[in-house]
Amino acid sequence: MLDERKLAVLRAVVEDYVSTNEPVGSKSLVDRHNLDVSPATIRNDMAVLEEQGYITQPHTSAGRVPTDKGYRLFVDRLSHMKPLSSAERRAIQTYLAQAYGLDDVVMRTVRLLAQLTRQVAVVQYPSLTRSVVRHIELVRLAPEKLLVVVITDTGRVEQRMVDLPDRCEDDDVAHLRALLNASLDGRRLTEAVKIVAGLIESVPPAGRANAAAVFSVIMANLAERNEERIVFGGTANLAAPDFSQGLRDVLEALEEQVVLMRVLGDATDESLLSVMIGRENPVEGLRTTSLVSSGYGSGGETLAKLAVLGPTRMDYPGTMGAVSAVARYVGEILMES
Amino acid sequence: MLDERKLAVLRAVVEDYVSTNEPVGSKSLVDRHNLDVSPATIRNDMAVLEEQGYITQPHTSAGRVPTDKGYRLFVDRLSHMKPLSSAERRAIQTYLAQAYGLDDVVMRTVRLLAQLTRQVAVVQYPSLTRSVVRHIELVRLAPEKLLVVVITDTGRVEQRMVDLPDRCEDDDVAHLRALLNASLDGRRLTEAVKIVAGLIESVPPAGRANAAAVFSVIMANLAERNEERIVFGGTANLAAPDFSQGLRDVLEALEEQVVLMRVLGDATDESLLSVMIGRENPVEGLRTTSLVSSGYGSGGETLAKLAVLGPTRMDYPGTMGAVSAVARYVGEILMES
DNA sequence: CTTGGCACTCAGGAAGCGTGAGTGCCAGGG
DNA sequence: CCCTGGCACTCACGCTTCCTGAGTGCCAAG
Repeated sequence: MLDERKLAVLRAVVEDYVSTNEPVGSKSLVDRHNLDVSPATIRNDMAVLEEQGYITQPHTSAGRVPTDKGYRLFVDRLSHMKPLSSAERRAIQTYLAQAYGLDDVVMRTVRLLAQLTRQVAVVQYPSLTRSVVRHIELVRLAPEKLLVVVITDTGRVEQRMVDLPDRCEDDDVAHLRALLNASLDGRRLTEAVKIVAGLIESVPPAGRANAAAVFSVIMANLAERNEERIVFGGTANLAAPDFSQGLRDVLEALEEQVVLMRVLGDATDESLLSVMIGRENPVEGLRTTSLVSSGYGSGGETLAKLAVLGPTRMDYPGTMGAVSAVARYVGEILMES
Repeated sequence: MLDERKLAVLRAVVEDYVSTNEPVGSKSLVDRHNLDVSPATIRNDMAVLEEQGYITQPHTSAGRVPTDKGYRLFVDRLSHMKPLSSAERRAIQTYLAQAYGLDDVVMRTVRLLAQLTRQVAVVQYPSLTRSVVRHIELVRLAPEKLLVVVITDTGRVEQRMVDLPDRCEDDDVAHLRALLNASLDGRRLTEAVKIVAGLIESVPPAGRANAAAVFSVIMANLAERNEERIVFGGTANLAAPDFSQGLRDVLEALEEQVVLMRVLGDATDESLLSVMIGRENPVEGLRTTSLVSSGYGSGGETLAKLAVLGPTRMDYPGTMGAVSAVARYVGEILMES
């Protein structure tokens, strides 16, 4: 249906439009790319491409602009991820390697992505669901108050206060701690939650009320609110002069964790790179933007996702390269720590 | 120098300009406020106010707009903090009370401030410097790897990985833990850092290399990077149609932690409310904005600051009321937990 | 000191115009 | 059959021009 040259024309239109941000006409196309045909020929091709919905003209007698469908074809068949330069790779590695603690890793990742792509970066905290318990710590802050700290293999540390029904002594706490660690160490959180449920049996009756309080906190909070946190940055890049339209909607969507979750969730959940273009996006306010996302994680597992958000008119190959590289390095870092 | 009526005029100009975002003229002034004089009289007053630098006209034959100096006078002498309605107060309290953990308190505070004021909210994490150590936990993750967790009275939990020079056993860790807690519990972090420095003496020579590694982490990371974290939100409110100018600068400043720190630091460091208007701001990109900030903390102590950032043309009384109320409630919540 | 009157200024919108980039179509040529 | 050059056509954008009205400063009288 679309011969070689028409595809080349589409590719050229996308590339030119992305770099100039102006509708591209037949003449400038033949000039800038070495298509060995005349503008008139290109015009015919463009007419076909328009008929099929890949490009459109903002008004009669203006050049053409890619549609979402056009970008989609471009991404799927006409472009390849552009790998980062080795200098960039090294910079990423060293910058991430300096991080201490999960918070810092996530923060640095956001900055990195935002700077590399000059767009908005979105990073989800590693999911607790798939993490493995490394240690559980109970700290007695007061006779009736404990702090529960759960440390996972991805370096994530979750903490919750628990108000106890009864007073407790250090000894009680030590026993409970030992019990928890013996039972849960090395287990996935998903499993751990189930195990905890059955654990109350092994607690001497005297301490059951307190233990129950602790257990319920572990189960409820850790299991349920698990992949909630999302961090973003680079919003200054949204203030590019062309993009003022709809900026408010985009910022609103970004600040709404729930919305972001939904968007990331809709992105195909393989660990592969995924691109969501314009109106493909489920969220109203993001209909003028594209999202390039990827899972990341240590080993074979996808722990969470990260993404870059920008105008549909973005440099897809470059962005994809950056997202994919960063995702890989973050995974590596998490594995080490 | 400025008689009663001129001050009233200035107040009226500020109020009208804030609510309409348009230069205000003499006629509309007499209409909207019941000044019992003619427009001509007001014009004379305005001429004086302009001569003194309190208001200015964007161009000949336009109304007047307050200058930074005008806002300053307004804030200092012509307006009073507008207290929140009791419904709002209750809403704040219940919303904050639902928070668990420091992260959540901070996050909720940001949202609250942003929504109440319809502007950008900035909240600094409680300073570690003034916090008191509640507990130190060492977790042995591997023979040569420890996790150090420091829990402070404000609920802040700091964690760092430590790579040890030598292998260690659970017993060694237990000893070290006991030593640290015995020496540091209840101390301020500032003191604690000094105490740790002298503590190496009390460690048996065999374990000194490891202990030194742990101590240096505690000292270096906790003492130095103490008030670093700042969170903000409500950036969508910046996208108000009038404010597009300079938006990029503002977003950039917000994303630069260091810059934010500096701004908050320059705000007078009493626990009182402080207002920084337009060009008073030390940061270049924030010269078109005002910052209403307040310290917050539990007991008499200021642990950190929070603030609201908006266009100089903001509702100062309302913003001040919101900031001050939120600061108080956050302090209370922190004290409880 | 206040007031009404009056001449003046000037931003911003409406209207008109010209230009040029870009198009669609067509007829002729490889 | 596809490519090409030619040609008439369209229309956004930038320019100028004009007009209007809100708002001013000044002055002389109350």
